Amino acid sequence: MVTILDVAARAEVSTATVSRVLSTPEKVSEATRGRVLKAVHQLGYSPNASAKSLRTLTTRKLLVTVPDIANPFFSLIIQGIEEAAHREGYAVVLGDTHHDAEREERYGEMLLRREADGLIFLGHSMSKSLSSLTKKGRLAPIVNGCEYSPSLGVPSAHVDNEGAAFEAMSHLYGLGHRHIGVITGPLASPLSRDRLRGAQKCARENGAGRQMTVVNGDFSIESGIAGAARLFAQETQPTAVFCFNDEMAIGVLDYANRIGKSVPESLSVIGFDDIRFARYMRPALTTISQPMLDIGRETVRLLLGVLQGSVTSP
Amino acid sequence: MVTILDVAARAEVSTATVSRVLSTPEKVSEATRGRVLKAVHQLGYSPNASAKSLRTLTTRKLLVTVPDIANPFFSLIIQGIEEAAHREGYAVVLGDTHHDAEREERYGEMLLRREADGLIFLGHSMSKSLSSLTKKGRLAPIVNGCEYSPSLGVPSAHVDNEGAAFEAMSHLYGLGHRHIGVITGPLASPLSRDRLRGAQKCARENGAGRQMTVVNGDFSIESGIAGAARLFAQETQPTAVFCFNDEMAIGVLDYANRIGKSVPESLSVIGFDDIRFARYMRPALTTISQPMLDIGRETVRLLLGVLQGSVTSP
DNA sequence: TCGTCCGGGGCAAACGTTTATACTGTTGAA
DNA sequence: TTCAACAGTATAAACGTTTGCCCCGGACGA
Repeated sequence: MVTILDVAARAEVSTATVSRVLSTPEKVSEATRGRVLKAVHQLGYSPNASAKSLRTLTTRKLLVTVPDIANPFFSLIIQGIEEAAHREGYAVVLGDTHHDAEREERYGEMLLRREADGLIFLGHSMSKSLSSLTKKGRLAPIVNGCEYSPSLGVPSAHVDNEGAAFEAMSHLYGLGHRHIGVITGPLASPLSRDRLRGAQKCARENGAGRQMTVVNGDFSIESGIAGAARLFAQETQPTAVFCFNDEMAIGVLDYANRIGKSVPESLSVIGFDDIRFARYMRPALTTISQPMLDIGRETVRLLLGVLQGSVTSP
Repeated sequence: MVTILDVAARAEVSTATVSRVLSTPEKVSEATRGRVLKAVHQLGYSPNASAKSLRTLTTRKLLVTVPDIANPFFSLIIQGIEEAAHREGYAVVLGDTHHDAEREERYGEMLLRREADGLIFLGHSMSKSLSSLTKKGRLAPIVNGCEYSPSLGVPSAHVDNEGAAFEAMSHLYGLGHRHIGVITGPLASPLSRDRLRGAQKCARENGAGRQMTVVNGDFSIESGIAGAARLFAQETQPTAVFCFNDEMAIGVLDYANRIGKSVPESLSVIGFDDIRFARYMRPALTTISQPMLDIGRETVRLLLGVLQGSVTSP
């Protein structure tokens, strides 16, 4: 391996000068700079990242954990994160937690070992081992995306879930519906609870609190199908269904199709997220759009803000 | 920051012993081991990754570059990669190249700087700066996924694209079709060329080489729509369309629906990949299934094989 | 009694950078 | 002529690990 020493020897300068040429070129005279650069190219030198990290205590890497990489909602957020991080000269280390506490732990430890400068976690649960970091007075280099749990004490980028759910329901009441079914996500997440609160509030304001039926889902297509089955098994069937994400809505469309219910004639369905495939369903899915790329970019902005001290409160 | 020195001091041993307790515990007596472990927990010590990397010349990270993270095909492969890597104790650094040479370059340099132990690239183009590595006698720690360019000299995990395309076309001819439209991916990629070769071969063997029409796509839904528009603008319209991926097939379904062509009655459509949403389209999409997770896992297996010397030829 | 072997553990040298500090020679002002 | 200021560069000390080598003391066989 060719090191800074080899370059220094060939250019007949000290390693300090080589280092300066590479990081603060303006502090080196033109002539020397030329010689060093020439040596760098001739030898094909590239600085060793670990040595640099060790010296500077910085890695230029951001750790991102997500419950499910293959979910099109998350993958767009990741894309936004990657884009923003790359623009700022950071690389992204990606971890899939599968909602598994042990995996969260393993990835959390990476931060402790300083394998990354900060952590962005998507979803609502965070590695326990990091609580030691967040307890300190200053903000830890950790931010949350999509959800918001005030108790964690970390900044977060997310939409107004309660307001959005309120709007979705308003839309349905506006169409004249009275009996509305709601398929939620796991209620362990604040996100689902916020949306449920918004939906309930809207139902009450429309005087239809009793006619709203809530069933639980887990954001998968299959749970959308199962939810639809339960909703339509009731004595008074809902004429509209609000799903907390698009995949469950796709499941509802699928089930409706199978039992011969036509959408939108005899059933309205509204989803959440606006994933790319939503508009190519037949019928095209009505949905609440979330700016996934922007959420991703914003988490990066927040995290870098924490790192350089310009963001100081959750 | 608490270092190995602090632990050594507290446990009243040398740093060498602490290091051994953490990496080769069996070489340390039970009593000493206990004392060290106790000190580790009391101080909340976790070893600094950069220092370790510097010393061992190893990072336990795998760099993965992909043309489009948000593409459900790639995101499943990434999930397979992450799963396999995590199981082997490696973390994944993810880069989105957007098919952009400069980004490929930037990520390629990470390997040169030793920010990762190896590279998995999905797609067909590889950073130029890495050619210096692949030219050497031994195999570079680089593997390819999904495609295969013999000229690159790197191992690759991919399906038999030519054979699969042949099968897809066979299926259509079996249904009685004679005029078949084909929407390809960018012909710059060997993958597209392989599939095209398979399709052409099948057409010839069925004596329908002249009735097969080929138009170019870029794997996006929009290019599927555009391709369909061109195919159906011809004097003799195809009665079946074979798309080189599912998203373009979804575009064809969309276009057919808009011009009032019913599928599958008056048009057959077949896609490629079997992404999760394919089966929820109406009508459900017929498609060639690819084992995305397995392709991802296999790239990891190959790469680790190269790293430990058990894989020695592309 | 002596020599040999071995388990357990310490010493210290790397690994490849960055950067505070010190040094040198030149320039310009007094 | 003297000296301060400054630009440009070198010296060397970190950064936190791992690991080859050596040393010590006890066990064991001859």
